[in-house]
Amino acid sequence: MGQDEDMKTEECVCIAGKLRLLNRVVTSIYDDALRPTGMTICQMTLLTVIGESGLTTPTEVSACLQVEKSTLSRNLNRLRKQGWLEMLSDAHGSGQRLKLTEEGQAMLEKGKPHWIVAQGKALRLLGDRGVKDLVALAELVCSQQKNGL
Amino acid sequence: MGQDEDMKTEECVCIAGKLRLLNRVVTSIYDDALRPTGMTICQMTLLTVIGESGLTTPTEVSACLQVEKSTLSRNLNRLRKQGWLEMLSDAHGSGQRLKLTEEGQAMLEKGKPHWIVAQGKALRLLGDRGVKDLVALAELVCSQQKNGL
DNA sequence: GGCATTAAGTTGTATGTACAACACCAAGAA
DNA sequence: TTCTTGGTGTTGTACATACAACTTAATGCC
Repeated sequence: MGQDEDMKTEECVCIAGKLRLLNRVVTSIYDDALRPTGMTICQMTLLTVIGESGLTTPTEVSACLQVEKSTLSRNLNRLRKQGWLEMLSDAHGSGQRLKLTEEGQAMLEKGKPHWIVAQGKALRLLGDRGVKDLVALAELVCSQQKNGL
Repeated sequence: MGQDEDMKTEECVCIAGKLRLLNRVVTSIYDDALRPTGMTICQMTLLTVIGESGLTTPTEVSACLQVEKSTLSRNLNRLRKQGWLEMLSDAHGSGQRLKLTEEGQAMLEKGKPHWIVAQGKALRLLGDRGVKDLVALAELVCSQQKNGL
């Protein structure tokens, strides 16, 4: 009786639609905050991942961020053109090593306070709980992708 | 002691980074499923919103989906070029009315079974709970945007 | 009426995204 | 050794996205 029919969300609401909406709103918070630095949140994320790893390969970054290799190729080239990134290749093409330049490191430092502002806004918008849910979801997805589900 | 220091998520994890990752993964699930139809999930979402409203304006759609007006302008034009959408303007430019064509309605019908497959995959990936959290978050964001926060 | 302001849409430019097709290389198989 | 195959990166094309600048229409003030 009245036992929690629990409004089957799958019937009504498009998961992708809602996620894409959230993505637009939140991305714009970060891009707005970072605009004075000349960086986008996409670029700062790349710099952060590469910086934390010391030396990485495009393939590793691609797996970590779940970005298509051709997308990544172009995004990395933009960073290189800005002078934020070095691409050390053994031969031409295959087996590249990615490494931040001094300028790249500096950009990360320059961006940090703006990022903190954006992170605070996002946190207030989504709520502590919402953010925790979101991060958990992302971790879940990453681990499942690694196991090839 | 050991009382739930609760790992302040804001210190470590970039909300935008995780959200963008989720967005890439989930969007590709829907786009893959819809590929045989020649529609993207973005386009299907637009058709759905316009279809449900009967007659709408770009401004209303823009507010509903939180899409920038110039983005929307181009997305709508693509739908029009496919013959899925009519744009009835009182004069030229301002005050357009959006209405699905017969073909647009047909595309929605054609897409539905593929959408259901994608929705099922997304549901399995994110879990019942995750989806509920996500939808709640999107509703929250929409309502806050309406109140101009 | 004439002018300023604002709202609505479009266009130029740039970035982010992915699929398909290609080039290139390394490692095995014959 | 030669051929094949799989992995890695780039390029062509197309779509999604947003900011800045512009055009046009509507509204209101004088």
